[in-house]
Amino acid sequence: MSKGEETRKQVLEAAVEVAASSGLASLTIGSLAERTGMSKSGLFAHFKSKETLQVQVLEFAGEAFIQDVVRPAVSAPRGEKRVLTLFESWLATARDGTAECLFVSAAWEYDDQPGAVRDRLVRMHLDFRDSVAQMFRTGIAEGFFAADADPEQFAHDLHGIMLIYFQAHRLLGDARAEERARRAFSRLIESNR
Amino acid sequence: MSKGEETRKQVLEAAVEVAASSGLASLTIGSLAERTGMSKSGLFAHFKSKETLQVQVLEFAGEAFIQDVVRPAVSAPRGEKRVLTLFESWLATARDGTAECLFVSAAWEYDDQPGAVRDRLVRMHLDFRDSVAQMFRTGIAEGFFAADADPEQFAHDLHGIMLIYFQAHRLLGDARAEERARRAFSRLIESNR
DNA sequence: GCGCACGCCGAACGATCGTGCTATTTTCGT
DNA sequence: ACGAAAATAGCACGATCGTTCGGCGTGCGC
Repeated sequence: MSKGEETRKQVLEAAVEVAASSGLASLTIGSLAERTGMSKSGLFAHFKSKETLQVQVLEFAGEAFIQDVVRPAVSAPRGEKRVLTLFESWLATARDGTAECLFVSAAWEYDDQPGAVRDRLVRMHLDFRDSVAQMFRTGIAEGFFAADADPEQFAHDLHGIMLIYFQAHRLLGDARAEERARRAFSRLIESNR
Repeated sequence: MSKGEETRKQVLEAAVEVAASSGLASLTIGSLAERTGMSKSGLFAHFKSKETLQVQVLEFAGEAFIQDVVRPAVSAPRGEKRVLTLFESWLATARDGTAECLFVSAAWEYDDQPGAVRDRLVRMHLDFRDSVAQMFRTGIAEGFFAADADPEQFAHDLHGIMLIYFQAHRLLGDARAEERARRAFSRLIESNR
């Protein structure tokens, strides 16, 4: 890996942390430069614009999210076990990770602001939703879930469970958030069996 | 109503709109002044600081949210009808309104940023959650829902349904979002009956 | 090991940020 | 109607924003 590529990744790593707690829009070149010990212009040279930086941060976090959430699931046995693994790894990532935090906050920061960042964000959400639906669909084919269950609806509902868990956990500091998430998930699985 | 109070409300009205689409943190005195036809300093004088402005925006939107969502519910018959009315008015507000949009985005903007804004936001969320739980609890007492159903869990789950509806509707532009929300709600009610 | 591209820096730019001051105008109780 | 009080404007401040440019040093292909 060339020198430039290496520092670029270091910058993105720091940027994901900052963006996860302060929001993607409030990423500033200056604070990011200070945090990484670089000069503003030196850092800026790696990304031609702030928007490019934001998109790259999104992609960087996206890869981490796939590693942490999707990969454990797809390497689990097809069917119910896979969906359960998805839920558990997603929950763990939402509890401790930074990537999920970034996506969730960015989703509402950019839901009304057209541009490259929003476009990228929408595509990632749609891709992930399709992945979840596909895992569930496989579960139907294997006979774990009801034949007339709706995979898109399942992906939708599961995402809702994660969103409210995330809010209860991060904003409200609700100690019972995880318990509630598990209960909601159990009922979702049950009603699709 | 005194002159000052009147312009203050006009400013807050504009501020809610801006904050709903750009986020509460990116509210700027300058753009707000231009939007309302005032001078920066003239506008600023109404709020001693930007943080005060943000808190007041939050409270202003909170009153609107209560008017649009909670009030229709509490004026509906106790029990299942009330919970259903809550869902419908909440859904309508989430679809078209600005207040809900503000709360949702603010929830993630400030989930990691201590201060008066976050404190106020947390309190509003807790208050609302309690209101929802109480409506459900009344429904239990009236025999509409299962005696062993969990009101807090219901409020939690319902909020999750709204969050994912909001994301599907605003970010993804999913035309079937509302249909999915209704289906999820029906199943939530069913499993608590 | 030479040469050049690339990484990085310092300085500067116009703009805008939040927030003070000081006037000036407008409102409002008496 | 007058005077106090409130509302608003004008101006300026230091800071920080994203971005550009010219130069310096160093890593990397030949």
